[in-house]
Amino acid sequence: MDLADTLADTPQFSPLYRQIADMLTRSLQAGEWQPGQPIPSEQELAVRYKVSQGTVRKAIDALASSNLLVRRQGKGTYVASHTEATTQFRFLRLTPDSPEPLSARKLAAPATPHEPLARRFLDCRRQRPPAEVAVALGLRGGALAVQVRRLLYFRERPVVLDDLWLPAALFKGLTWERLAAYRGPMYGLFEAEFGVRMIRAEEQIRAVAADAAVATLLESVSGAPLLEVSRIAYTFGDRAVEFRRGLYDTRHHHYRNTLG
Amino acid sequence: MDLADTLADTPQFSPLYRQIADMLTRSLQAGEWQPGQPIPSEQELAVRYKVSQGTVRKAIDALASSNLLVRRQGKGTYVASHTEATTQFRFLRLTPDSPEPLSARKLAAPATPHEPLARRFLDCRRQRPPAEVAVALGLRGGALAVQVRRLLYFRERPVVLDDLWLPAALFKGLTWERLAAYRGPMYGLFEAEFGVRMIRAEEQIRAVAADAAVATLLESVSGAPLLEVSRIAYTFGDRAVEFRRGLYDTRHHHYRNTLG
DNA sequence: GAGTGGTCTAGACCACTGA
DNA sequence: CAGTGGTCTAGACCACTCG
Repeated sequence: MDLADTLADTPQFSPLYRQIADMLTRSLQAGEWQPGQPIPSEQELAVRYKVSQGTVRKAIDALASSNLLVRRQGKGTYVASHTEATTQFRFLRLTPDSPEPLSARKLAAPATPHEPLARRFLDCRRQRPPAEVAVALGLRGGALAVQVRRLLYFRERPVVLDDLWLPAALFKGLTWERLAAYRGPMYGLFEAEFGVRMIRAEEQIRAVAADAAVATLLESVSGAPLLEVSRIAYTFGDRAVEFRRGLYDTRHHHYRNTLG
Repeated sequence: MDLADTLADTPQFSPLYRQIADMLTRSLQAGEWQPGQPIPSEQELAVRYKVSQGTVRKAIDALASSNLLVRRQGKGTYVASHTEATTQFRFLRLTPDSPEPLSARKLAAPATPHEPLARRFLDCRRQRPPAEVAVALGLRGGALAVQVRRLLYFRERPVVLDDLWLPAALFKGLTWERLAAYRGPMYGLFEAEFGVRMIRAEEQIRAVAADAAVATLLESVSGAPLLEVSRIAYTFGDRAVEFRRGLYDTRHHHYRNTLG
């Protein structure tokens, strides 16, 4: 084994379609095509990049399966957007319990698992983040963060208490008023007004006991078991841009997950 | 709109590669190729089904992405198996907390998230299942189920208490002794000795308080918050073959999930 | 009917594995 | 080296959408 081998244990072979996919990703990141808008047709892109349509196709397949693009047969390929109904609950896995037992609802309409949730914003302020948050977001020195706290309601009852932190540098002008005024999911606001697109997220889930303050906000009792969901959300280039800690009241809701 | 339209709101167009994928699935279900063994090469299958290699390829792609097959470049395509190290933790999402904060472990070795877990089986008995379980498993009349209870240990401490139910008709001869004697994951045993392959599962997660009996088993205290993970696991044809309720002690572990 | 994505083919060549 | 999966091409045709 020589030096070259040692340096190159990451294989540097990259197929054409991967390179095309990377170029498309850069165009998306640069905003060449906007969320909700169509990108050029496969044929056009094949000409632009001087490859066959099949290769462009495979590149688009890759981006579509990471939810960056959405294909619509007969119409075109569109830039994915958090403001669309279909993408609504991609990042919120809490679902109301069905009156029926665990299975048996196979034939029920799985289309809209929720009715729209009401929200109430408690705080929105800039401050120095705790060390854990600074590390998670890669904030150095005294870089500020925006802290947002909010409640989510289902049928007039509080179910989720979220406490989230964003790099202040990326969210200049984010205020309580703008949060409260926006209709639709928060990630839609981030995408539309700050150009920050959440691509994927990692969650860690545990059970904790409600303290007095939390119990009051969730209309529960001190010591009640809650789901604690810690999330780091990433944008292009695996850059962490949100740290979030959610407390879920699971007396009438559950977190759903599919193991493939 | 005529009658044909009314009956056929499910589009009945099925591309060739889908039909091939379905035939391959039936062969897998019938045991024509065994877990861990290679299936015929793409070229052979193309000849057998009288289609091009590209079409076989697309069919295999579909099955590989649902974890039924595993591709190995230069070697062949293999039937996925629960007895292999790579598939080990596909269905167990509980991970020990890392000493570092939530992120920052990006560069750490993500290969083996766990050391092997010790197990202790508490029960294995046949009996009439509770209504909820019977519904979930589609058991009719007085059909029996096998109930298994077990503890999972990490570093000598109990962390998971599982209570699971299986259709007795599919697991004839499953005994405490066989469970205790088997090395490796339980789904490996089910696959190897009963021909039951778990393909996918749905989980519902909530936070609950430990009762006295559970607290004793998990070496915790009554009222301590625990993660309750309810699972229904499915085999070929979306047939439910396992109902499981797990209680996880998350004082030093967490359930991890990726949102894509 | 024109334009889009979706399928299928046939053939060439590349990257990887193991004897 | 032969055999496998992985990539790429060029071209034909199909299914879907919309004006």
